[in-house]
Amino acid sequence: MKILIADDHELVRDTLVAFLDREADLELSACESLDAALGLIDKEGPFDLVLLDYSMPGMDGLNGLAKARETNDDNPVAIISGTAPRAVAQEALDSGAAGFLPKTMGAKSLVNAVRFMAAGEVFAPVKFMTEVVEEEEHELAKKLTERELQALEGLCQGLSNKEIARNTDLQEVTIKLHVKTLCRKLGAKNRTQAAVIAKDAGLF
Amino acid sequence: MKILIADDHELVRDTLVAFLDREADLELSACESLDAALGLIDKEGPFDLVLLDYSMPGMDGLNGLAKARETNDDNPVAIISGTAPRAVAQEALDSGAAGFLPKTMGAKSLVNAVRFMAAGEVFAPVKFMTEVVEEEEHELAKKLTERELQALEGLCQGLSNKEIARNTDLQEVTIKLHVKTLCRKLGAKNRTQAAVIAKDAGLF
DNA sequence: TAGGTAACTATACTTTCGTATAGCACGGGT
DNA sequence: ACCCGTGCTATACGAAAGTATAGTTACCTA
Repeated sequence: MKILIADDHELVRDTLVAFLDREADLELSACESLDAALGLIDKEGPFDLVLLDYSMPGMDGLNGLAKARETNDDNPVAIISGTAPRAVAQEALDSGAAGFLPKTMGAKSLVNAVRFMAAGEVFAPVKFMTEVVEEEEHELAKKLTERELQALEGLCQGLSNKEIARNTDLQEVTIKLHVKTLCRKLGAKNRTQAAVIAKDAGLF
Repeated sequence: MKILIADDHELVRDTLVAFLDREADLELSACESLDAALGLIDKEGPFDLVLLDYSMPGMDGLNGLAKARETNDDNPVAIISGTAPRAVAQEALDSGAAGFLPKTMGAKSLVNAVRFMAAGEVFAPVKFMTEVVEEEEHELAKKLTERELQALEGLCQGLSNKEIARNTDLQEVTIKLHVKTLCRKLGAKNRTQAAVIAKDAGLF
């Protein structure tokens, strides 16, 4: 069974290959970027499964997924990531990924997941997907009200108060209020710092 | 030789352990957080080398490094990270880390580095440390002038134009100009979006 | 039922941001 | 010598952000 692993972290890539290589029937290839992956797929024929790191040169979000699927004759292509927000997992599956593997999953599960996906099934770790609700609320979010979260999301997109107001069907002044209280709760002195803090916390 | 690996990404941790375990003289332990690491160090005596993931529950930047060093009787403790900015590497070494291992390094080098550090030497990958100058300039930074980068750094700290002006000994209007051109180059429509884009690109 | 909290709106004001236009200094390139 | 790009400063104005105060609803709890 031919597997291709593409990850720009050589350490992760090497150990991953070494680990999976102990399975007798798995034939492994590896590379460090999307372009290299596309080249390998072209040269060494379609793979039974391709694992793409989400944050890797050339990926450009999930655009790389589509390219890889196309090049690989629509054979299974999965996304693997250690930092991607939970929403990305769902988005990846919706975009036709054969699965989403968080780096927080166990290595034993990995072998099963790989066989599962290579067989054409779609794999998603239930634990990771269901933790969304609670985990997303954790971090900083639990300190904010729903409205303040909506405002914060707007801030992270660089929207003006007026634009956020339109999106939420509220008045601009109300958004100003939410932004103000939200900044106080986050310890930010203005909207820009609030957006950066939210980003650092992994929200949005 | 007793080695402890602490990383919250189970997949990375498992494969790393499996890889190093092939070395006959290495006795490996692993856990998923700083607290767990401190507990293991207490319970199973000092380790010859402790590897701490930089972004792991309880780490709090480099504060976790000091705690681990203290608990481990000042035996070697190294930082391992896939995403930490280059400046962190230097800071870690200055804070008494036995080394800094980027996840972009090869797995073969890892074995050597581990033995090196366990022997009391300080390890830092030259390639990674010297790439700083060029790699930091890559990404988006290469499109910006030095002044614009200074302004962008201020934005990411949530500073006002006036504050950035003070820090750089320039006039506020000049900062406004830089912010404006910087936003245009980044495709941002305001300072907040520019800061978020910079954050997403891994700058600062 | 009273009190507290969150949400929303309103008015009014100051500060900051964003934009435009213009001028000056400096260094590289023709 | 000249032009041109870059960086810096200046003035000015409209837009947006941030602050303050006040009042209304609604829901939850004591």
